[in-house]
Amino acid sequence: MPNALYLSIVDDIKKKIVSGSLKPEDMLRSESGLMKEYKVSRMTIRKSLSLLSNEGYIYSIPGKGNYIRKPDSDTYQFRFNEYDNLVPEVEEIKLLSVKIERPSVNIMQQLLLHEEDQVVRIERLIFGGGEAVALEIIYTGYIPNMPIIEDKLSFANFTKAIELKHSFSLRKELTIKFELPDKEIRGKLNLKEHENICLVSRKTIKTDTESPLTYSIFYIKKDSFVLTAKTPEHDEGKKIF
Amino acid sequence: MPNALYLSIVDDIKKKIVSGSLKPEDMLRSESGLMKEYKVSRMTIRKSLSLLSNEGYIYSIPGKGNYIRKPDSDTYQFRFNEYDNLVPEVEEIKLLSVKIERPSVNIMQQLLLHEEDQVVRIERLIFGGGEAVALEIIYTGYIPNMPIIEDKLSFANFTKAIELKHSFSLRKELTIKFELPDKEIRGKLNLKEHENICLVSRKTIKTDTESPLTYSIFYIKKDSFVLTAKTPEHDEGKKIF
DNA sequence: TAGTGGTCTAGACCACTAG
DNA sequence: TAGTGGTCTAGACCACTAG
Repeated sequence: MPNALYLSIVDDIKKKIVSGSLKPEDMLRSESGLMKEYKVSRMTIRKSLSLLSNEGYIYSIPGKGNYIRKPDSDTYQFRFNEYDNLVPEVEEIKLLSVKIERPSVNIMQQLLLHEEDQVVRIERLIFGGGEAVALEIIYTGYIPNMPIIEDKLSFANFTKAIELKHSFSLRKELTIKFELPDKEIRGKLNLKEHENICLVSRKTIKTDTESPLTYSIFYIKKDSFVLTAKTPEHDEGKKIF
Repeated sequence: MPNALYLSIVDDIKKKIVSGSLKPEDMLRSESGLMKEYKVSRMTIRKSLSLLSNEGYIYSIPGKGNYIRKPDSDTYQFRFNEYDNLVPEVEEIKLLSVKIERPSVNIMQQLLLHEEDQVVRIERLIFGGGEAVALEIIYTGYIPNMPIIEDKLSFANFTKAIELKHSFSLRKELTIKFELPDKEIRGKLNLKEHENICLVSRKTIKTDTESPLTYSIFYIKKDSFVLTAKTPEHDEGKKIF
């Protein structure tokens, strides 16, 4: 089907892997062997092998050969942000407060701050289906004499604005738990006495210095939270970003 | 630092992207331009660009040029299986029952079965920290006169055994929700009356035929469930599998 | 020592884009 | 029509592996 030589070679080798005639840890024929088999130049073979390697099918050991890789089938992917994951759909985000305050012990640890540091604390209520479904609290280090906060708040998505500046040197970490919220949270989301809540915390970290930029906590009503994840298709390996 | 020419070119272009002197949607110099700039052959430039493309930094439009890609910073990765995600650590898995039965409506839909079909239903209790922390129910289509069930059950991980045969043509989907369990589940996990539970359902699907192979439901005590996910490092793009 | 994969060159022809 | 990226060749030298 594909008209590029290297693609038809990739297809042929994939078929052998999927059908099981090549198994994990098996060695492929050598590159010169494959050159003879497919009657193409070395660079064409190497282009095919490079693609198979990128898609996770093979790996190579210099001086020895190319080997079939055992797929890691327990790694899942999903998307998460303020807007796309809640049920029902987000209709409105209401800014409750913006404060500059001393960080709590937890926030100090998360953002690697000292006692004398200050943080910006932004609280927003997220509405969907006519009621409040989530409370979002964003913390970020406060740098005195740099009053950019007001500008940033005009963005619909606050953290996105901060991220834009560092988009290529940023990592985000997410944890998802279920907890019993405290009284204050319960009041803001109209929860019943013993109603559990889904707690998603997110940290953005500058990868070059490993320093945390923002720390956000989402308190999401349990019925509004569904997460769907899937293992990436092999062909999608490179399309993650 | 790297002694390969193409790697030093990759590093140089990455620096320009991370520092911001090349922004998303900007066009790179043409390949012939880069050949002159770095004084290397076209294949070396193309090797560099291929790496940058695999790591998600650039994309190309044939006939036009190579462009900086805007990173998708909302895609997270995590690992999930029976053993690695529970808190405290899994100590024992106890087989409760193996039955062959008519599928419920839900299971029929999930496994794309008909009313006259039968399913194998395996129930296991997962222990950690001295108590039952999760209940796992696995469903898979029953093929009469193919009594491989007993063999499979000798594996510690039942679904892994089924997956092995299809490892290169398999996709898995996971959904995570919080729910109030029914009386039966509550009894098996010693839950209180109104105690919510984390419900993780997993489906394995053959990608070539898009047919479901297994459907599993994990009822996990809420305190035993923590999920940690992170955005992949750009350099890890190809190491997912 | 023979064979392996890794890097790199200098060339060629192609389809496509855009003025 | 000139320029772009995509494919492919035939060669070269290298470090490494394993008998």
